[in-house]
Amino acid sequence: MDVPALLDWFDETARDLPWRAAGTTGWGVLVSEVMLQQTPVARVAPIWQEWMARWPKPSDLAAATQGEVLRAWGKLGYPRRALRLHAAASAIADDHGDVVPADVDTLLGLPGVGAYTARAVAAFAYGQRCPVVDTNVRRVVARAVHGAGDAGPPSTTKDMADVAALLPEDAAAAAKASAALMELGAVVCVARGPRCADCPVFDGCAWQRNGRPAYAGPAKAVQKFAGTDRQVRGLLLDVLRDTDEPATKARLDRVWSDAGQRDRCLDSLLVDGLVEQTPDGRFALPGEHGAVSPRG
DNA sequence: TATTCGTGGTG
DNA sequence: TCACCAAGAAT
Repeated sequence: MDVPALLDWFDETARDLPWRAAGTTGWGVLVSEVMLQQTPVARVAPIWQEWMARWPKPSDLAAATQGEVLRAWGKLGYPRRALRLHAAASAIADDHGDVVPADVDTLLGLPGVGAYTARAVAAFAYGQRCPVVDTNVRRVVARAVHGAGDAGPPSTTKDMADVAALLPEDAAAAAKASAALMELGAVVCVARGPRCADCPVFDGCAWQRNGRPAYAGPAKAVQKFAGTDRQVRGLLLDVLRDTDEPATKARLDRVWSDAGQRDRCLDSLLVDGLVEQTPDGRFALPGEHGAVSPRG
């Protein structure tokens, strides 16, 4: 792959995303990466701006209640990420001098920080040369390097080696290349309808050379949503996000007709710590109304 | 390794 | 219209 061409393209056309502004701290990068897990850029941007204004340091977020954090998370989805980020902020404040660690292995010890996020922070916040592998990068490598229509199932070891082989030796250039690979996958080498006419690495693309074969790997599992526990949990949490006062069980019962599924979901939310029960038996977001110890 | 975990935009 | 898709992590 023509990495210099990719770097030039990135310099010229990179999106002006708020967390890419000069002066963004490691904390800002970490918050952005967690919010961006499985969530589109357009939905994250305004929430990230609010968080940075409200909680500019890890200790600021750590001082908030879980309920405040979940409300500020809004409808980004997968709200357990918000609780994990809150826990990570406490760990950073308590154990790391209120500064997001730069070491990948240390980052991996934080709640909600996995293989992708740890390396994204190391590269984008601290300019390190380490492979950053997300769904965009895997698709770009599958096409441009391997000539396939799309990436197969994730293989951490092989994916990391593929990307490591592409990175320039210089750390700053490598970090920029990591951002550029992601940008290419997000903007040009997209899953449906890739814009190959605008691609900076078109000439060396193995997928073009192969005649643009269709994806040949195993079928990818389709995520159902309608009627699942995820939908019901989302409906329950939405009620609690919208009210300052705890909600009665009767109020929550209105969100879903199937009592068995509804109760199972409320139970799982209590177990996950996303909901608490108040001493009088009502339900609320955690940390704000003197909870009874969660059962389970 | 396969599932589970939200939400909303889109071709 | 509706299946697919979106800067994954935890178990």
